[in-house]
Amino acid sequence: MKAYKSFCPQYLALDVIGDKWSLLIIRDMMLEGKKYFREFLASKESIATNILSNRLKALEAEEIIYKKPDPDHKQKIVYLLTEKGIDLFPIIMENARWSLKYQPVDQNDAKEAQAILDGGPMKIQSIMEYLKRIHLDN
Amino acid sequence: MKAYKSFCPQYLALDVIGDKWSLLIIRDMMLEGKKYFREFLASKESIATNILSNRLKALEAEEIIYKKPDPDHKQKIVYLLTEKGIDLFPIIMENARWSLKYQPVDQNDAKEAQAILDGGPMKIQSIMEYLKRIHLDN
DNA sequence: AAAAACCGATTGCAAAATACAACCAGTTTT
DNA sequence: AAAACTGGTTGTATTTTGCAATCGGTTTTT
Repeated sequence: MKAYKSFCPQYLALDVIGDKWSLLIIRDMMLEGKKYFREFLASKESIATNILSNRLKALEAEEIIYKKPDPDHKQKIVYLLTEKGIDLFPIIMENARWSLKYQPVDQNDAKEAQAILDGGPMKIQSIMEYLKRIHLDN
Repeated sequence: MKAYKSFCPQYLALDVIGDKWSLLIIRDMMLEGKKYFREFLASKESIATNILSNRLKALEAEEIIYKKPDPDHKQKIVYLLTEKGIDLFPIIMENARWSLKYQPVDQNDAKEAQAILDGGPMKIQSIMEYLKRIHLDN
């Protein structure tokens, strides 16, 4: 059992995603289709192997992601999102909306994000349903 | 000038709010009307004075908040939100929505958050306009 | 079959962020 | 005049993050 400092919604969310790396890994899973350790390692922000390893373990412990062996490659491990993880997508998009308004976002990234936001809530929902089809094993 | 690792929307948002404390301070400003150092200090999660001091400085440097002397008390300092800060409210509400679904949120906090979420985007917008009237000096 | 490259990591060490407790000078209240 | 309150700072300990090298096992290339 975990010793929470409070049971406020904000605190309980930050307890899981309140760090510099977790949402970037989830971003790569959602928006770039990454699923292997080495793919995450090659992110724009160049995460270190030990930190990536730690974050993946923490996200797995929180049931944001889960892993399974790659059927085609005995050594590879496939990292996939749970429903709890996929439901972080609206947070990611609100982060993006805020950054587009106030931060020096790269123009290509901005166009991609703006395209989703222009689609409104329905666009976000359809992306989440797409992610569920790919990540959840039914 | 700041040395960013990337110019991705997620990274640029996490650069500002990707820590355990910043959003909790902003939550207290938005939802509990706190504006003094000692009020933030008395948060549910009991932040330390030096960390609070650091976070307030960082948030001020990012122009999320600003401060001004209290007109009625020479020693007091009033901390207020900028528009950039008030625009973080949708992120806070998406965090809350996610926590309500997946985390062991306190029942009273849950009711308060749920009431806002049930009001839909218009409710969120009206709270933001209320915050603008209180925090922005026009 | 041997060598090289690739797989998800772990280990050791340095640096930075966070946490705790004590304290401080100036201001206001008692 | 004393006590309590204001927004902090300082020192120290612990935890988290960052960097570089390395590892045993697997797959691919030669």
